Amino acid sequence: MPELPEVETLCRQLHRRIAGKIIADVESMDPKLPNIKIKGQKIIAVRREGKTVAIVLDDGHRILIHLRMTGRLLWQKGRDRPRHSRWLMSFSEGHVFLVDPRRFATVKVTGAKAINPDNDLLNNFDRDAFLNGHGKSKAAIKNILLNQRAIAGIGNIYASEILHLSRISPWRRAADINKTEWNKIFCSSRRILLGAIEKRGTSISDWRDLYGRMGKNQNELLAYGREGKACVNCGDMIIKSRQGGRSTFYCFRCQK
DNA sequence: AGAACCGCCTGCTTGC
DNA sequence: TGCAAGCAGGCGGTTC
Repeated sequence: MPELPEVETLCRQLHRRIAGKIIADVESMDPKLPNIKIKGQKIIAVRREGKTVAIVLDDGHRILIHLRMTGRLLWQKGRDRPRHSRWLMSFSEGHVFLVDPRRFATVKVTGAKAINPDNDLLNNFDRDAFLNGHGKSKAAIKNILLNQRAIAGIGNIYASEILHLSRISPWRRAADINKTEWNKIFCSSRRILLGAIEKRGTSISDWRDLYGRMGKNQNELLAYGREGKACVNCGDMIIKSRQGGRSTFYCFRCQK
């Protein structure tokens, strides 16, 4: 699933590809997605906002694309529609297809006012505000990491990886985590996310970059998807269990 | 406040 | 082989 590193990868590729270009056409192939009447607008920039792709136009509007579970953006020179194409933005040089088998992805246009969230770990993260808001919460740390209003960009795969690297149990209450451990979580988060960006994301099933290539971070995972395999820290077995309706992977022995 | 569940969706895997 | 059930889960919503 596209989380922060995957969306960051896409935004960087998309920015290089379409910034400064003029939109020739926009088309929706799915009644769930809006038919946007935007033509002749110039793309100023493509930026990531949490897990959202924000395409900034020269009139100040932004097109916000959220890929949810199985959404992908694909650049093609030709207009032949890939299977499961749901939405399309065309340029004289080629086309950006939104491909999404499960149709969870969303597209919307918002006004000029850009949101500048202070909860994105890689952009202006306000650690004090985060700890004031969530540091005393009784919720499990994994659920806090997955809460996009608390901290933007982390999804199920990287939450497991971050807690494994931090050696903190996903079941620990936020309120029971001390300052040293919070530091460990913040450091691990940056390390995991930046490392995954370098590898152009984690291609476990659906994820592909703008050019249809797999990422390489699936080879780096130490917790997610490794149930029954040995923990690289202590040799004990990685456990898979259910937390908040999703699977959680962790080491019972070394994640405290 | 927080946990648990649902609906949105479709493709893939599993079990009989 | 075939078909149905189960599973995957981000996010917004409701309920307990």
